[in-house]
Amino acid sequence: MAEDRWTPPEVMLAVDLVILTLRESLLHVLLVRRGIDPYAGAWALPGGFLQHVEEDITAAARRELAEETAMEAETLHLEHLGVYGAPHRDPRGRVVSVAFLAIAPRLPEPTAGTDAAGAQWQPVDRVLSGGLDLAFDHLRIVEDGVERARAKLEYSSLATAFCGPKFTITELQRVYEAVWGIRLDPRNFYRKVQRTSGFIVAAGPDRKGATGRPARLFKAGPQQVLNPPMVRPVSPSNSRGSEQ
Amino acid sequence: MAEDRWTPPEVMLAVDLVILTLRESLLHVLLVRRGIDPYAGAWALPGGFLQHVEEDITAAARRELAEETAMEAETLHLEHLGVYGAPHRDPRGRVVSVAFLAIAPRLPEPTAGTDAAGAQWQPVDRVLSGGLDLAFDHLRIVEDGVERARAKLEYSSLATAFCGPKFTITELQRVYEAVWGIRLDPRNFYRKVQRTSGFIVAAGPDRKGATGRPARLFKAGPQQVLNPPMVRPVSPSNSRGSEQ
DNA sequence: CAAATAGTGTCTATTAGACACTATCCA
DNA sequence: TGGATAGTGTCTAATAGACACTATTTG
Repeated sequence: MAEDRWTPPEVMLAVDLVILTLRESLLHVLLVRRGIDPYAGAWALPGGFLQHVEEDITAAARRELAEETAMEAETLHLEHLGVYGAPHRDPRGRVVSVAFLAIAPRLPEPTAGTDAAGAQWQPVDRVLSGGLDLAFDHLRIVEDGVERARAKLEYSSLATAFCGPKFTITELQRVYEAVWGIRLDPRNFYRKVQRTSGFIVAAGPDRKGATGRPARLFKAGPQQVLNPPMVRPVSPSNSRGSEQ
Repeated sequence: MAEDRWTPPEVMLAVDLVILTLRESLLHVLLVRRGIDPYAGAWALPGGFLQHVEEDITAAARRELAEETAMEAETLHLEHLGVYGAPHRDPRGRVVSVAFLAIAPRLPEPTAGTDAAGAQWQPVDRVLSGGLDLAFDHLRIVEDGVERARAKLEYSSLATAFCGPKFTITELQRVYEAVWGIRLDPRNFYRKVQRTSGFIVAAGPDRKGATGRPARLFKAGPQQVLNPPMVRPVSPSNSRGSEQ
């Protein structure tokens, strides 16, 4: 295949992160304001180039995640999302970006004095409706990340990643409602979640709220694939498939 | 973020294809025998480096697919599978491979005299059980591709991509049985598939077999996302999640 | 006719979804 | 006590899965 003296072209490799969390029962994504060209002043996903030629790609993503969220990245959910490498997506040259989806429980505000200075949580709705201008193809990456999260709530235990280590069933319901953008019946949700074996398991004593009956606490169970799945109420139209 | 004189490291970019098809009711994957080092003599996925620095990644995958299958790649299903870029996966340097999953209807034997000379369909079972030795991390890539196909049969119309443009319901059932490795009740399958709106639509007159009642022909319908999904009979144990 | 494959009917246990109710806290 | 949130019971329509049957071809 390779001719004798031909050598393959080289590209710059970057990682970008779609970090999602819930704030005030709304889905938010972490964005940073770009200080330098290209796209100076626009919003962008946290991310950056590989630091050196031996750095592992997932390690680079974990490094960025830790810098941006100031949390131990080991405890956060992080998964590969896709590759974005159209030839002219970055005017500096051929840059191929490996995108990751990260899910975080509610975090403190982005802390100044770190790489995350200038980072802000933005409501996903506002981003998806075009209310912000995003650098490069980052709008598309956010769209893909959100769609991935929506899909994975159905058949995986991803929702628990939005919660702290212990959570109530109502809190878990809020995750589904925020990510799917719908309301669910709390009574049916309660039983459905408990009957899906391995999804959540009891964890310690009840948590008292300001008012009302104290709620039982749970933690994520051993199953990462839910069977039966949580079903998202049908929307009649068909979505764009995942083909290219 | 970037220091003034620092420039990011560069990597070589490759594409690799997991091309699946059905032969004799068994799932097969297309492999080529490597003629040159590294891993000379081992089996590998079809693929190769980007040809030039401006080549689009998906275009490179389509180019490889056309070379290997000798079919118009536009008619085949092709989707992004994942990125495999561990620092020392390739002894020639830092090679990051973007893997694609392709699904093909039954094809003629790989034709000599093209790039596909030396390419052979191998039963997936044999590959997954370690019966062949695969170069690089290609075994892992095949595993991921097969698992993706298994999962997507449930909630997408991917199964139709294994069939020709027209097919019978029994042929479609064979796809599910081969990919999932189980038997299905033809009577329930028949109704299930027809009641999943937009999955398949009638296409032309019946096809006569050597014996038995002629079967109605169908083609793929407009829905790419199935609702309700085809449910894969539960296996009690949990699979490895998709986390990293 | 028999053999083979295609397609339909029907019963039952399970489930999703609607909704009324009871339980346990605070003030 | 009332207000608020947590958790349970129960009915019904729809569905998955088991399996008996009818339909249409070739030889």
